[in-house]
Amino acid sequence: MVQKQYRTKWKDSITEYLESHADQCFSAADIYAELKGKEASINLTTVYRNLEKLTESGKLMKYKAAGEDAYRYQYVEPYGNCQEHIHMQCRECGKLFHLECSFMKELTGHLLEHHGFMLEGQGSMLSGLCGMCKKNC
Amino acid sequence: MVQKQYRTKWKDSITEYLESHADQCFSAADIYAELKGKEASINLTTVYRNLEKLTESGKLMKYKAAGEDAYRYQYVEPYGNCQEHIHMQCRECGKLFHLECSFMKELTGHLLEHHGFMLEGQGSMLSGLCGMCKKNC
DNA sequence: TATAAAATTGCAAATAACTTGCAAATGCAA
DNA sequence: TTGCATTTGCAAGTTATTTGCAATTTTATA
Ligand SMILES: [Mn+2]
Ligand SMILES: [Mn+2]
Ligand SMILES: [Zn+2]
Ligand SMILES: [Zn+2]
Repeated sequence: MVQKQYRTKWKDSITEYLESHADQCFSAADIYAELKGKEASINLTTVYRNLEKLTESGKLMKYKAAGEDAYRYQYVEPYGNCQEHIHMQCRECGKLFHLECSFMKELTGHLLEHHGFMLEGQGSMLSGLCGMCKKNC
Repeated sequence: MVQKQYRTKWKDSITEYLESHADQCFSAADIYAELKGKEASINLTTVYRNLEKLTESGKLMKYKAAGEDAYRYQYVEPYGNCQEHIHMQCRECGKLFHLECSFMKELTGHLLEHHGFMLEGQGSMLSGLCGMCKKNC
């Protein structure tokens, strides 16, 4: 059973920070660095535990970039159920993009019909360069 | 500069094992378990070092399954440059499939034209259920 | 508002999967 | 056969993350 969540200073701070930077992704260490300067300093364990809870509750998406060894978290609540589409991640800036368009149906259709493969959003990640980084590279 | 490789007992054993199970992927620990029973017992560090070299030389592909915390290695030499296409991994049996068909062009085309995203094979992994596991599930 | 159960926190210690340093052993080109 | 380059084994180091536990905070309810 999913357990109740209490509202706390740190959960609020973390949520607020990620929500106001919803187009970027951060590691636990990033967030720790950001919030440990505050009046009362946060603890790294607390960062991990809150990120885990916020992920479970669907506010964040947790994923690991190819070649990186730390998880990154991004605020994705407005994108609803991120299980129904797949994602693209920019290997340069790390940003996450949601493949929420009609092409999803073509993709799942092709994979199923020609390869017998039933695509799932969970764990599917495309890597490459986003429009911005493509220009500046 | 890429350095010369000597042929050794352990490199041969690891290659042979992975090549003869080319439709499956294994973790370093799997291979260590498999080969440590042999006459002369292998060392885990040696497993890691050889897997790394075999990957660099293009014989193996190294990837991390969604949700797993250890890398897996699969013999992919016959598939040539696995940078030019993307892969599908079965979340049930772990097998890796190569998306080597004309749909790759449609996929890269769509992503570039409609999302400004330049897809790269390196690090792109689709997750789901393969035909076999779909049936048995 | 007082109370108690449940959730959260901080700190230190534990994990897990690798990686590295170094001296000894092995492979190979000449 | 020799000599240099690569590989190996072992112990120790890293890094990101998790866990145990006692103290603190939150929240529901009396
Ligand atoms: Mn999404
Ligand atoms: Mn391939
Ligand atoms: Zn980018
Ligand atoms: Zn399968």
